[in-house]
Amino acid sequence: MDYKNMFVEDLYDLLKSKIDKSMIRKMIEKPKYEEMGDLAFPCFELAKIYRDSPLNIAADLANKINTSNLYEKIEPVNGYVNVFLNKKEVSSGVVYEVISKKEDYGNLNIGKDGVVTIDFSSPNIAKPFSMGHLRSTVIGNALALIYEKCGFKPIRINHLGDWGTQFGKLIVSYRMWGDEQKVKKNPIKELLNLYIHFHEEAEQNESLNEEARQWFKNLENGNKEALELWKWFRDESVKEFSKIYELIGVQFDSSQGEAFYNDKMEKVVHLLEKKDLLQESEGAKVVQINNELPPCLIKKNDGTTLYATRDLAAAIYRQDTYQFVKSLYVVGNEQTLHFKQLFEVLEKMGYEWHEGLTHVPFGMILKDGKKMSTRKGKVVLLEQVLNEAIELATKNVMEKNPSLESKENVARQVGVGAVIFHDLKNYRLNDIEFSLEDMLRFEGETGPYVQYTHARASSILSKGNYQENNENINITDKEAWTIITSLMVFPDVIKRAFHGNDPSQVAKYLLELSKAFNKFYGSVRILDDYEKKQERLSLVHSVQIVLKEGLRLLGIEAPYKM
RNA sequence: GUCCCAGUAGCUCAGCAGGAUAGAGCAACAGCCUUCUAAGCUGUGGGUCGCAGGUUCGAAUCCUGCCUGGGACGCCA
Repeated sequence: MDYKNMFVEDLYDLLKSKIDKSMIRKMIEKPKYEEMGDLAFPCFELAKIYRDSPLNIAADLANKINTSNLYEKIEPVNGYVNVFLNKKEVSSGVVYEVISKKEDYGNLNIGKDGVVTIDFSSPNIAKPFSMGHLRSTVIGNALALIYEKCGFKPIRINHLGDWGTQFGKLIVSYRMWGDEQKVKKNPIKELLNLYIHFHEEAEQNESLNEEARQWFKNLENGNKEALELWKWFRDESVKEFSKIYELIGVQFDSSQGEAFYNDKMEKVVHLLEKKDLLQESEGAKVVQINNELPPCLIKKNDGTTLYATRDLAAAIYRQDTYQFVKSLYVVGNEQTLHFKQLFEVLEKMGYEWHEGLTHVPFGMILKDGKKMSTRKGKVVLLEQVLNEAIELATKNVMEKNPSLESKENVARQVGVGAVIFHDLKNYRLNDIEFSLEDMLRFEGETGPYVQYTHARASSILSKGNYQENNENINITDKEAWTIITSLMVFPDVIKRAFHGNDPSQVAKYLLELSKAFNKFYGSVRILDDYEKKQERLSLVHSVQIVLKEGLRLLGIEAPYKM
């Protein structure tokens, strides 16, 4: 039920000669304060058209709109037409809709089953899973779920960083200082040490970089020793990553990394040549784009490829394989230029589908105001953070709910939920200063707060012998109205999150709904009044459904007890 | 040097396709558990919306310039 649209229709009937429906819809806003009503129509712009004061226009409109059973009250205030919706009518409509649709409430059909590939997470082999990769992982995962809710078919792609010059460096470092036993014992940590050590040495000795380039070239040429080492490093890393994905509940449809495109790059280079796009520049092969963007490097002067080459091959492969209508790249802010170049090159190659390509950038996780650098060993490991979060959640469960069964699982859900929510609640382009303290906060605007609210709602439903019933709902409690209006806009929130590729819209919404519910919970004794109990429980049930579904869209589990 | 992003309460942020009195959380202080989970609720204090112009009936929101922080700028990804 779209109540806003009804208001639009009413206004349109009165204004039709001057202004169209979509314009009216755009003008309608939500009043700033609850006591001003539920919908407001500002008349300032009409003043010019009608050559009358906004106050008069508002008064006139308010007068002429029929106070049908939809509106409780319509009043002109300061040039606005303020509408108070009929609480009984709307409450019963919204609760009915939520309860009958359940987790399908808020589903949209924007995507029409079109495929959207989402490239996210994409950690680098032989490097630890850092907090930076967490951002890409949780944002990408949430977007996949949100797109799915909007009627798309998401294909989750983990574009592993398993190819590139860094392997040359690693091979050189391993051959000079590596110890097989040590690596076997603690692969990621030891490989990271070798990587860091390489950079320390290379600062003194420039020829090491040259040697690393040579070894990468050997790797690309299929040198046996290089390939064996590469495969070993890769396998160990993938094992490590799977543990984390399992812990946070993320799955992929494809984990084909950059190496997968090795045999697909020559074709792309030929294609570029055939289309006469490739130029020689300082010994390298490049595609000139335009005056605003620097040229895109396709091949280095030693003939080896770059990541742009691999990304071109990957984009083409994905279109051939999946026929996507959209393709998202959830990759950090600092790679914006690269994606601009990549998309431009694909456009120059004549691919119509380049329009569906979108870079979804996000801000960095900073440490002391600076970017964290793997090379200097300045990284915070996700696994440690997750473990601490789970540990703290365990402590909390022990204190607050010692009799709870499956404490371990709940602690995992809450700890992980805290970390994911902390990352998703703010706009993705903001840089985040790393703070373990903030991440492990379970009170206030946090994931556990939303989970707790969900657990409260679930608990009261089972205590109150709730009978599912969505007929004749008449909720009159003052504190319930905020909940109703909040439940009502859930589909709009999904739409906004989709259009902005912005999961934080969902996170903020869940906080708003949770606050409204907790306020209600604090002031109304839901189970005490026998007469009103079932309809109040219907409201609680609606909240429980939407909280659970909202958390699900963020990739966060909703325990029934905690 | 060029380009991109950001600057709102002590801290972290919301609000920004212009609209009514600029909002939350944290931290501080004061209350609320013999009663549905206190990971909660209620209240108090706290603001030159970076600075200066401009557009407008109206600017935290749009435009220009400046300041500050961060990032990117061909052989890394």
